[in-house]
Amino acid sequence: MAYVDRGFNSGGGRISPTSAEFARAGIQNDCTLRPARHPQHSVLFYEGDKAERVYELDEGVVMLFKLLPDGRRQVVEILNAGSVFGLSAGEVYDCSAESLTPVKVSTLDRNSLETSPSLQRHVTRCLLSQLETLHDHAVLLGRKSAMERVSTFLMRLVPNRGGFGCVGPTEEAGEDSRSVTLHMTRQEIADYLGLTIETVSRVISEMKRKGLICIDRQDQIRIVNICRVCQMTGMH
Amino acid sequence: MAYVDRGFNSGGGRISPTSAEFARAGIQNDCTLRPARHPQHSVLFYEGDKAERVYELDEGVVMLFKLLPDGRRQVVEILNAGSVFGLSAGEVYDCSAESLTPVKVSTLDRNSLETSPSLQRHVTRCLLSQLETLHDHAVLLGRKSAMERVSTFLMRLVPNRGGFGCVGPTEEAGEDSRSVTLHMTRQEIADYLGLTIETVSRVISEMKRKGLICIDRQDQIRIVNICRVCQMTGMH
DNA sequence: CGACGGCTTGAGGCGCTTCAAGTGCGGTGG
DNA sequence: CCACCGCACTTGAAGCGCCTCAAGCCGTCG
Repeated sequence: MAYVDRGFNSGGGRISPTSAEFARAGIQNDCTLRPARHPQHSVLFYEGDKAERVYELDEGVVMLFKLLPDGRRQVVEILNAGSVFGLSAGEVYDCSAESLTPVKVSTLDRNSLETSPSLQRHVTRCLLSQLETLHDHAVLLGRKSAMERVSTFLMRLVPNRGGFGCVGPTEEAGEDSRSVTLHMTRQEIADYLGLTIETVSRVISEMKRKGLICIDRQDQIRIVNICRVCQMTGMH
Repeated sequence: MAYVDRGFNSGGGRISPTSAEFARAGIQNDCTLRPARHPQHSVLFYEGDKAERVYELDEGVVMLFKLLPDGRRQVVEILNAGSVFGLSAGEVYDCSAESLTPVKVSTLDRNSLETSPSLQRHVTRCLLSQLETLHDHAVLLGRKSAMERVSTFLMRLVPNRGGFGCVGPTEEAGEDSRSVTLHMTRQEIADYLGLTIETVSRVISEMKRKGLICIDRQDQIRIVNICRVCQMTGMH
């Protein structure tokens, strides 16, 4: 489990007009704003680092994780574009952040956060959505079986399905299928779902055997029948 | 698992000068603020209810929980005085709230939240602290053994110990012990820690047998040697 | 081609759950 | 005052699901 060095200081260019919410909030102060790109598997910060900067993810996927001293890892959040992270209640980051894909992030000095009410609102909205996701994830980690965890994980990657606003199988006669990209290794999925890599692999194999999914590529899964997978999440 | 009816409409009195942060924030609008008391085991709202009001806990302890359709329950948060809850990213509450002790809560209309910047800051601070707690809890649920979970739970009830700012055993020669009140049944603890009631009971019995704790009353545990219990949390 | 890394598969073991009694304690009533 | 009841908790025995350890497989790259 060797993690890549933080690939920082890469291209501290000027803000692009279409990029961050940070920009939309009207904060364009030279020293506080630095949109930057980082390759896959860059560590943006480590748990315990001084929490001086706040991040907004403009493009790509980032995971937040925590380590126990004996090496056990728990991935606590998977963040998509639009998420704000790196905000801490204390002086230091409470978890580490690593990019799962190439990413584009904007950062902001922690102190300048409080200057903009519209930015405050945006941050609050992000935090609330993260809170709900973490509540759901607590249910997954505390109460679901391995099969339910993997099914829930896969359903999370299908937009507009599985939640309250589930649109159901599309009207079109025919299959209710969809291909999703994981952006994560089996080990990362295991550490997110509170399982071992072997269990994740076994469950995925079983779903394949049952005809619920097809493995197009290692990190590209075709869900053959979305409704059937959704039924296995424990939420129906 | 029968849950008590929501004992609402009890005493919608006027605000007391020493009570909520909501008040300190300068929001004293008659229709938006209603400090109220509720007995132990009152359900303040249910998952799925329209999220019209935001709560602040002035006194007592509240738990937030979610249920799966087959009855499995996960307690997702335990909240102490000062916490804000009932804020939702969507239209409805994402979990249910029940008092573990008699409580005093202030409520605020959801819409009036955005009017006060100082209140915004207070809410953000609360959300951040809840986020960190949920991160820690994800590690507990995903990666810790039963013994580690119970030890972590007990240490959470000891102020100033176990965290970064742990003061260590007090200088005073003698025992490093402390009595804590759980405010929860074994079933509630189990549903919080992602275990069964039997496992929680067995682990507590084993800790008692090892001389780590004494059971004063059912919900009152004396931690005989705090450092030794802390050592079992998996975080050292 | 061979080496490497990520993934899969198998066999066995352990930790927690399940199911089923048993215990202890506070409250009620004879 | 004590017998009885109910409820929460404890304890035991058996089973199962996931973990551990160990090979084996497969695609990629030098």
